[in-house]
Amino acid sequence: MLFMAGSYDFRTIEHKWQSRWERDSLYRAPNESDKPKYYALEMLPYPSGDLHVGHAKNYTIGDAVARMMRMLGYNVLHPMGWDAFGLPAENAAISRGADPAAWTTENILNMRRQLRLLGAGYDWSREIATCEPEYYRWNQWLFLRLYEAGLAYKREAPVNWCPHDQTVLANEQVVDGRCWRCQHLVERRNLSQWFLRITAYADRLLEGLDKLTGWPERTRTMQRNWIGRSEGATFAFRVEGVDADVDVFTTRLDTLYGVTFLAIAAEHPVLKSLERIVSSEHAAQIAAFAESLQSKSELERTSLMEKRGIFTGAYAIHPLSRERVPIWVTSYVLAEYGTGAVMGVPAHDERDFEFARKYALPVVTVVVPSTAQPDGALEQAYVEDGRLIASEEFSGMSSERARDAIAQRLAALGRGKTSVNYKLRDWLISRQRYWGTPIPIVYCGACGEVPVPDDELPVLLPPGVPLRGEGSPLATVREFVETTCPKCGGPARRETDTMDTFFESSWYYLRYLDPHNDRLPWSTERAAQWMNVDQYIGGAEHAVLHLLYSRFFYKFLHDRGAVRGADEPFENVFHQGLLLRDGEKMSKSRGNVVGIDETAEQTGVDAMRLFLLYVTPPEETSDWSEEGISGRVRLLNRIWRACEPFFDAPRDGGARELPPARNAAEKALLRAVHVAAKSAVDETLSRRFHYNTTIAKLDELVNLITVSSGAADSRVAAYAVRALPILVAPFAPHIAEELWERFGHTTSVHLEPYLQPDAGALAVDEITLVVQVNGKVRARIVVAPSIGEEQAFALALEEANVRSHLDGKEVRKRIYVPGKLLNIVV
RNA sequence: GGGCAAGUGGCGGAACUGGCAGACGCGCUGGACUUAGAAUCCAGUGGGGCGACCCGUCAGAGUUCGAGUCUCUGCUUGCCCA
Repeated sequence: MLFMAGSYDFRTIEHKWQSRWERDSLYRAPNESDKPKYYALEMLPYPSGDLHVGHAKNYTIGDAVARMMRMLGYNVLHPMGWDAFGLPAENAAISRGADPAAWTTENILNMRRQLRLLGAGYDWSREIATCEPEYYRWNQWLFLRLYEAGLAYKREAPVNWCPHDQTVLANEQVVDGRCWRCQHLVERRNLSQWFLRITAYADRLLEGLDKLTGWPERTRTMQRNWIGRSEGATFAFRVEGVDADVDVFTTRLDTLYGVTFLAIAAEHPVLKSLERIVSSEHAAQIAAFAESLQSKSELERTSLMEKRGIFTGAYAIHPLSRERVPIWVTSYVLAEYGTGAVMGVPAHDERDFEFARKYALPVVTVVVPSTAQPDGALEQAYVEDGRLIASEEFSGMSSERARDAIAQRLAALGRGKTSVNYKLRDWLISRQRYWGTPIPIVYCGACGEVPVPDDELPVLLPPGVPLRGEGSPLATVREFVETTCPKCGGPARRETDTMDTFFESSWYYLRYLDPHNDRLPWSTERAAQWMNVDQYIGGAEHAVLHLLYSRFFYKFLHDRGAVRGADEPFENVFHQGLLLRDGEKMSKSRGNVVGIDETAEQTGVDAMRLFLLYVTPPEETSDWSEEGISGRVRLLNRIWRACEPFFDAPRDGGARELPPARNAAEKALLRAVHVAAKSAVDETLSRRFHYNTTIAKLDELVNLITVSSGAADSRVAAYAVRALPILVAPFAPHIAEELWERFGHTTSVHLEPYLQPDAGALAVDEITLVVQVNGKVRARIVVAPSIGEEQAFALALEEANVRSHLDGKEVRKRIYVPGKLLNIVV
């Protein structure tokens, strides 16, 4: 094969080293080591079939960090696996008749090949795939531990139900209120579902966030908002004419006397009791109203659609004023939030105000600004705190005091108490799908709900199940459903729901530590050795879901003693930015996907890796660019050519020793080597990972080497060239390894210590001081770094241009910033 | 509607702590080499002015000897929530 003049054979080299690293298991992380441990982790991918350069950005960042830390003397664990259960496999089965297991295995094979093609240094001996019985067995095992602890439970809950396909749909599968597959209107239906009681950990999940200083602030904020803790009070309205209470939660107890209606959800249980007292006309209207809301998603009800409601014909009794308050069923109060009922205070709540206007309900102002006098009718709700009026003996109090006083009064009456409410709801893990972990529960006519004993795990997913996209697939498999009760031996049926795939991914990082353990999901010893994850890298789209679920699992495991130390799994989290092409996300439907295979073939993966790290800081969105990558190809070729003269030369035993600089040019070259090394080390240890600046320093270094290439006898030039493989090793691992070998080394460059930045080499003999007059640069003087203030001003005043700008004016002030500038104010 | 982040040459970006704005790369221009192209190397490249100089980091104000960086107001874009 012919190569263009001045370029190196990246195809052969990259292939050669990928094979050799694998043969030598170069990146295997020993459990026992004298070095400090470092756990580097990227979010495990779903095996969708093909990697593109967008995926590569994530893995390149993680790989650069892992390689840097290895060269900085850490025992680095850098594992990889597959989030292999999930919907796409099932869709392939439905649309093309593919077997989900075979389809997934095939994709894993291809993507594992492509990850190797990236040159990423993973410890493949620890690889996991969540769809394998060896893995999901422990999923079931963990479910049973949660079940024992009362944290997994089954209850009725409204879900998205497609009446045509006879199945539950995930929220993401509901498009504009319709089933994404058959376009039938989706209904909300109450079904019995499995939940995990994450709300039991709400406060700890919230408090833990304060300690996570290695997480992006906006991710922590998002989790705080998601948990949505609010302090207030829960109290009861008695329903007139029935022996029933309606509980209400509010953070604004100070507005209690402003209540003009009681708003309840269309699914509120009290409606059943009301049927007995309201007219049949009202009852029919309520039923029709509830039905009209059935297909509406939460988003539509609370935000998109106009607020609607209907008077039930029933009244509640205000707990303090004893006034009659009409009960309305509304679209904007949701059964699943809080108590499913809110007190309607139009004067002091925007939503209630809007609703009251529409239905001509009275607006009673009970809080006024403490600084201003009340004036006429409100144009909009006054939602701030203030001073109470028209509130019996609470009038005149501040909002803050009134909240306490009213809470005490309600408590004394036995009608309420202070309470805390969360936006966070329990995690629905039931899926009526095939390609997931079977929930290990059996239903027995005599014993009821019975957990499958540990020694009967795993409950295997039966093969060859016909998938038509309708109903619950496992429910159609008689051999699966029909079983015997573990307790009494009588006939029983198995649970046919499978688990949400977020269940598997909530603890996978622990299985890497002990992937072949067949007695436990991991041993406490291994967890103690490796946890927690020092650096976790993945997309911001998981800021709440995956990262919150994992924290929940980890706290539970910590409580059980299964993990020790910190009760947070991820010490540091980094979100990489998107990679776009022509400003758009890469996708098959847009036809703008840049594949790994074609990139490896056309430019090489070292160039691709350098480009991905160089084009923007890693957390920013970046754009794929053919021109951009050709710039990195040029850099690699220039590195190669700089090194070529040293191939097969006698090995310089002292290559690591800092040679003395004979002149300014050599001093500059030496400095450039160490500036690049310092940048790489600093960007890693600061966890800023702005390797774009590090690679720019490498550009500068190579520029200097190119300029000085004539000086063949220079020890400094030889030193600089021999440093190149080490400097670029974390970013362009293949060319680094090849150059290292050609320099006569027989061990891997990736096991070498990184170049230690040397203070002497970084120091400068002279600096340029900027001389300003009135803040404008008028001269630059080259001086020794140690120059004193008086001496600096003396030299500055000798500059003709400085003098001309002073020109007889009076010097009012002199500012001296050592090493930077001096400023003369006249 | 609310919250957060960000706006720097033709383009991606650098300037991390208030101290030379535009490092480095892409693109472009000129030159060397070459039959020619590609590749490579060298030089130039924010705007204006012959020039000393002047202007310049979304817009406007402020703090400061000094602001891309800090404060306030507004605009635009992105993300998250509603």
